[in-house]
Amino acid sequence: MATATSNPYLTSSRILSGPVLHSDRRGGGMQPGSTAVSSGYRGDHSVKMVQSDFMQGAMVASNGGHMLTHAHQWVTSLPHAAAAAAAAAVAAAEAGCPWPPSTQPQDVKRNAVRDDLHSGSALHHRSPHMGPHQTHSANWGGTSANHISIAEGQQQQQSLVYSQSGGFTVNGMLSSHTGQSLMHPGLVRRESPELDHGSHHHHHHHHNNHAQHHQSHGVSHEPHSDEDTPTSDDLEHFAKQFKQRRIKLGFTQADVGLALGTLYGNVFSQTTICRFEALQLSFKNMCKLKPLLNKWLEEADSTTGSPTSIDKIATQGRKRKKRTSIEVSVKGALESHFLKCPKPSAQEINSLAETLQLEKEVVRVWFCNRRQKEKRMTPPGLPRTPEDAYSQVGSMGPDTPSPSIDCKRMYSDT
DNA sequence: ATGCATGAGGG
DNA sequence: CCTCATGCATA
Repeated sequence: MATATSNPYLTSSRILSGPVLHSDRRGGGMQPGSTAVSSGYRGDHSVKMVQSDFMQGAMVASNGGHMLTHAHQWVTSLPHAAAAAAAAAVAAAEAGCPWPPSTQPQDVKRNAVRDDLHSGSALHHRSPHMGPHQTHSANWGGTSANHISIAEGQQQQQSLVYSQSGGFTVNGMLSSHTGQSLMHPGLVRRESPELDHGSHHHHHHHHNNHAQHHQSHGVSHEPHSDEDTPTSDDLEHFAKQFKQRRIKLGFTQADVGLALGTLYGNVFSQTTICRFEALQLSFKNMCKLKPLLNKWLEEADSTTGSPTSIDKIATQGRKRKKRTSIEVSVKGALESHFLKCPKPSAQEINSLAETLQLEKEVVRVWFCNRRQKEKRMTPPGLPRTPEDAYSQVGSMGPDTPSPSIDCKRMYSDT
């Protein structure tokens, strides 16, 4: 049916984004110099699988309730940010607990084995197909295999399709593997990898994380660094190395995402690569991507030349809702509520929406995203640099603030 | 680098 | 509706 014209949202706006003024590369990747907050290693994170502790109590929603009469800003919303004046409250509310899958049922099976993520439904065939042997540049996974018992009794495992198509190079061009020293003229390398090559392994140790004490059995200590479920430390290390190499090779995150597409058939956006490097994905997700990125790394550094054919897939004509810009004060309010109740009922969401003058959907999504954030590996707001880690005031301790007391219905409003 | 959004999959 | 994986658009 010709529902083509029935766009859920603004129809006469920009179906295909005409004025693309951001088509240059800069947007795609990270700027070679502004990567300050990049390394998101959790400097101290003495996380101890908090999950039901609570620590809030000082946060007050002291936001002025300026309710502007926003008409629905479905598509017409302008990020008018300025009215907010106060909104101070939830500044450090981001403490978030790292990952031990909180809210998990008491699955105290930790340690027995590398409890995988089988949530019940079988369908995930692990070990995609990394080559019989890959050059793991470092030997990780030796120390502690204490990775959280991510035995989520939850659900789904999303699609795990890797379409292997060996034969491509990083750029996706089918090279005969004979003379790969060809430089693509159109290739745009914004960086010259003229830095020290190769020898820069300064793998410093990494402290453990997750309490999840794992009492070993004594001998089985599989350091498997290429298969099986990696440990969180593995991932952390890998991500770090990955980023370094990537930068040295002069690739942007976007490039990598694209390359993965040509390599495996799965394209990824700059966002995903970025999040991977910053360990801002769920543990499971990290595990899934690691093999892919690892493979890319191999390809990348083996391919001395490095033409990047930019194959850009045209964005389909899916209309997306304009991103709602939530004012700071409002965000603060949401944060506060989140601390009280991470999972508000539909009713509560409604109330909140009204109070905050937001679409109910927006509020709902906000909570969903907030919850997701809570589950990431690297909790947001970590000291980007080790130095700062000790410059913090005594606000942070060996404990992590953990939201989730017990939420119950509150005011019922229709 | 991130905030808000979309969608698949499962209840 | 939720969780999860992902990404467009932004700050």
